Amino acid sequence: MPSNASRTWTISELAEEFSVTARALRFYEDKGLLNPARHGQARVFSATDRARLRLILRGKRVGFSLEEIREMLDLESITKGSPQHLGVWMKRFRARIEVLKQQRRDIEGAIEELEAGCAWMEARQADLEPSEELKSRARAFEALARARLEH
Amino acid sequence: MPSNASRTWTISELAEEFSVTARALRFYEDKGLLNPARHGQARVFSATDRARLRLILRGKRVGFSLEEIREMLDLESITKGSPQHLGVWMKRFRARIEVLKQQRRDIEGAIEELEAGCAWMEARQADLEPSEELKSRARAFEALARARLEH
DNA sequence: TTGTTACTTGACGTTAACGTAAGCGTTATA
DNA sequence: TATAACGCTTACGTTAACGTCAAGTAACAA
Repeated sequence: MPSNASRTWTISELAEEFSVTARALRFYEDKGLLNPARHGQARVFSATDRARLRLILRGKRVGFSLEEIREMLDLESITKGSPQHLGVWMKRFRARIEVLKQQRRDIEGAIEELEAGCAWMEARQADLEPSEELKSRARAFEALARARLEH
Repeated sequence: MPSNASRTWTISELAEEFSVTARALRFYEDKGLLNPARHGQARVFSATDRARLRLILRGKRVGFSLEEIREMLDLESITKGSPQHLGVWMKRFRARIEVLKQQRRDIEGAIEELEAGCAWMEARQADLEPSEELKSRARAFEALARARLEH
């Protein structure tokens, strides 16, 4: 059973698996986020590279820039740094945590609003005998819609 | 008591309140996200404009593009559309909800990792008699750190 | 040998979301 | 009356994260 542990991937295999382009992967290497081995000229990606890619894409999804991701991927430089250096990183981590928490609140709000919107549209589409629950959700949405232009 | 309901704001007042530049507000107007009244040449922002700005910034925080925000702000066009049009919007809403939920998962993962990282750094900094709880969180982080380069 | 396919390295192009600077008008204050 | 302070438009500049060629190489098939 090939457990992927010692497998290798070509650039287009990885690109396809993660739905990114080969260009993007080369770009990440250029920026120091990846450095796959080489076989001749061709890049050869290990399971480690693949894991890093996964982290890169996750980082992107939550809004980190590639530069930030690059810094964070390099745990060595954090663990080896002086205590002062450590303090700097702690501040940055904490600040980022706050940003992320705010972002989570925003996202939850957005999800609620979008779901209410869906309910409202469903009710509109059905139009005939909309269930009580749908109607109440629709009313909630209308209230929301009004509220968003006041306060 | 001036309840803000019939107040107006100048561009720099709003800019300061929301920590954006006047340039950004003009830009949003250019793109059709805001359209403040005018007094002569000068823009005059109403409470409604202010509420829209709040929504714009929230939309930005959760990753919507200005173009997407513009479309969503325009509820009229949704409510007035044909049922087919409505269906299109429902699909877009639902898709967006899925993206947001994935984003929330990512964010929660990132928060956990960053908090574990902070705990680990604290333990490192203290270095003297680190409490059992800190030590266990630190161990958790080290496990995480190893795990991230495997699987 | 000649394709065909996958990969490479430049190098320039593109888009979003503003920044920045120039030049000008209006209003408040010294 | 002049000199800020604030606002306006117009227009070019900037950054991140790639996209899009162009031109070349290495491996393998017919």
